[in-house]
Amino acid sequence: MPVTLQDVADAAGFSVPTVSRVLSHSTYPVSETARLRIEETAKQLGYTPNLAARSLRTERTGVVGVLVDDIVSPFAPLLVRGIQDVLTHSDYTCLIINSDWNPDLETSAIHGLLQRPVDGIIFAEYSHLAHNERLEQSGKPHVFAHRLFSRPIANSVVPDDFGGARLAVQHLVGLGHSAIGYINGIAGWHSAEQRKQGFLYEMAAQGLAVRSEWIEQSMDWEIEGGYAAMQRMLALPEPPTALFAANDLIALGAIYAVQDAGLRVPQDVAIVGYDNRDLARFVRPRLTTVEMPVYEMGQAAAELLLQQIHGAAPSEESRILGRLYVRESTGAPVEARTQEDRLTATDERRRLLNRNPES
Amino acid sequence: MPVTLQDVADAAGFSVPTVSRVLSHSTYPVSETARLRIEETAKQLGYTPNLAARSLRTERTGVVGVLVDDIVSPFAPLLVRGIQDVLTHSDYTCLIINSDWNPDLETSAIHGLLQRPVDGIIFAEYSHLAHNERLEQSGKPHVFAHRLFSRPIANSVVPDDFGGARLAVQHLVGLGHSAIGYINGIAGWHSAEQRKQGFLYEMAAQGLAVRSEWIEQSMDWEIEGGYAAMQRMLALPEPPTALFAANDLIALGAIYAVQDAGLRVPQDVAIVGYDNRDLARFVRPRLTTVEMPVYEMGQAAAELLLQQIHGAAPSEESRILGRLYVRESTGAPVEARTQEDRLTATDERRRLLNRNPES
DNA sequence: ATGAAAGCGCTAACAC
DNA sequence: GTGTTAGCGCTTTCAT
Repeated sequence: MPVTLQDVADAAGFSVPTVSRVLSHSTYPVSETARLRIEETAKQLGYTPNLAARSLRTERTGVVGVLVDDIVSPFAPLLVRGIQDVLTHSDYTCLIINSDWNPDLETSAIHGLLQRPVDGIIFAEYSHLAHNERLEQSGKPHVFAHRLFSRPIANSVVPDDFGGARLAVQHLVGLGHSAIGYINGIAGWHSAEQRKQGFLYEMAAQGLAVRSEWIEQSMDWEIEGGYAAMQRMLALPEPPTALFAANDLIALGAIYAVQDAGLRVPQDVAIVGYDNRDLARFVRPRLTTVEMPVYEMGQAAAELLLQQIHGAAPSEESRILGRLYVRESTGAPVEARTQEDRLTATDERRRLLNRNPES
Repeated sequence: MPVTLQDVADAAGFSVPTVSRVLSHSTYPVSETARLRIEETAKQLGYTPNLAARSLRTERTGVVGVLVDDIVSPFAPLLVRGIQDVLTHSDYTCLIINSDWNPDLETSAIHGLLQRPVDGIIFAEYSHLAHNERLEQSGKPHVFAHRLFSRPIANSVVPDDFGGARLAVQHLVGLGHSAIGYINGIAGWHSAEQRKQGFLYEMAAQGLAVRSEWIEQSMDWEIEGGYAAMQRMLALPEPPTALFAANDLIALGAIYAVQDAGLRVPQDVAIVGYDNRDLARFVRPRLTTVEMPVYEMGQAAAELLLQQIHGAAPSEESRILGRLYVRESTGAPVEARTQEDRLTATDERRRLLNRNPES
């Protein structure tokens, strides 16, 4: 049987409200003697508050709903982790729901979250419903992370794909390249367009010509599409000496195409990807890439939500720029892991595991 | 202002309890007229139950706590997804907490979960505390998934590493190999030992000799360790023609060592890994590997927990065997993705995304 | 500074 | 089959 306030009150010789005032960290004035006695006995009895009862009174639950496409998808875990790390600091926990890229599921998930005792909702999905009636009626604080809209939306956090693409070009130019090609992702996708625009913008800013045949279109976001697109580019009389690809898998496909043509990466073609997925550190050559800053986006979204919960006015869309990770595919020495690779918080955490082989 | 049972009762002309009986899907008898009227008005008013209030009465919350090492670690997301898919069917959601491989954090997470309104806890961590006083006192249902203990433990789900290793050997033998080497993971790790035992057992069962110099020890679970170990093996006067590695990264390191020695995988050395991490599908050659069946383990753990919640007796430890995924590193044709690769539920879900470029 | 009283929204026990 | 009554554990008036 769990210990209640009543139990503590009886044992300490005070009334329930007084005990509550002490144990709920209320700002209400309580005598020092009482406070000490009560804290002492609460500890001794092993009191833990019943959060359901507290929620019923306060209409706060300390729980935030997080809607992801699929926790298994490449970006979701790190995004969630960013959210958690911020929320934990404020004593919130989060309920994670998958919408599986399915609008119907998403709608029912929203309704579920609205009735469930959550103080706010974070939409950590790539696409879908920009608008939901019940959600807006409910007045529940909510923010959007990673969701791409055609135009800026309040309380949302998005990646700066335009700026990221510029970083990639700057890096290649810094290495001395001027003949730089680009393989885009699926046409019409917001991130594909943004990255392409960033590429074109920075090429112009660097005073470099962009030949139309150096811009290719991949049929997908996968290795296969990148492979085929790079094959076409290599068949040109004068292929570029460097390539920026719209994501890591396309870049990897391009690398394979270069290798199959009997050429080498980075010596014959230097290649930069986008996203900094895990595989970038495992393939050969290790892939230079622009990070999709999901962790930071999660943090930003959580902070935004906390502000909303505390009654702040809706804020502007915030864009977050990822960093460039320089690795072998653009000529970093084989032995050198980038410093960032070493210092990832997650890597550090995992490393700890090596000291704890078995319980 | 949310709609309460009282509101519905007033509007429908019934008492609160009657309305409750209808709307909480109680088995209590209610007249058909009343039921219809009440359901109608509830819908019209947009009634949604206050779960905090309900929990306070029923001492059930519909929430399960899931403790993971780190949601960002390789196996956690799929394990969590397995848990979610089962729990969702029974109208449970789950609260996910990271322990960061830190026993102190884990302890405080457990305490947090115990006071929080959760109906049960799933420990989805690799290692740590087998035992926690407060947890056992609390009597809260809990099960262990993926946690490796030196001996079988009730209500736990573990991977069948021994059996998985046998699958790897059987596959290589089936391809005609008899000179088969093994590179183990860090000595002393439960999974390393199990996989080694499975390897030795199956080699013996197949009547094959195991030369001691064909068994190597990697210094870590990473590419670097696998690379170094394979280099040593390749320096032997008579290296094996096939290799089983204790995990995918070690296998990948071994592949790189073979390639750097001017040999080819799978023609000169066929290689099988373990875990079936994402990278197995992206590297060249694609990696044949034994799956770590985390999704199924998550499902099993969730089912176990539901049984516990419904008062079932503690059950035996259950071992789950992963499947073998045959890919290029043991000779599958380059163009063939294995059928399983195509049919992964997650892949299917992700594929849907391609039809939903932007909202 | 402390206690008495009230009530959050819901369900379970008991009457009729 | 329905309504009345009570109470889950907590916080918040409002007295004192």
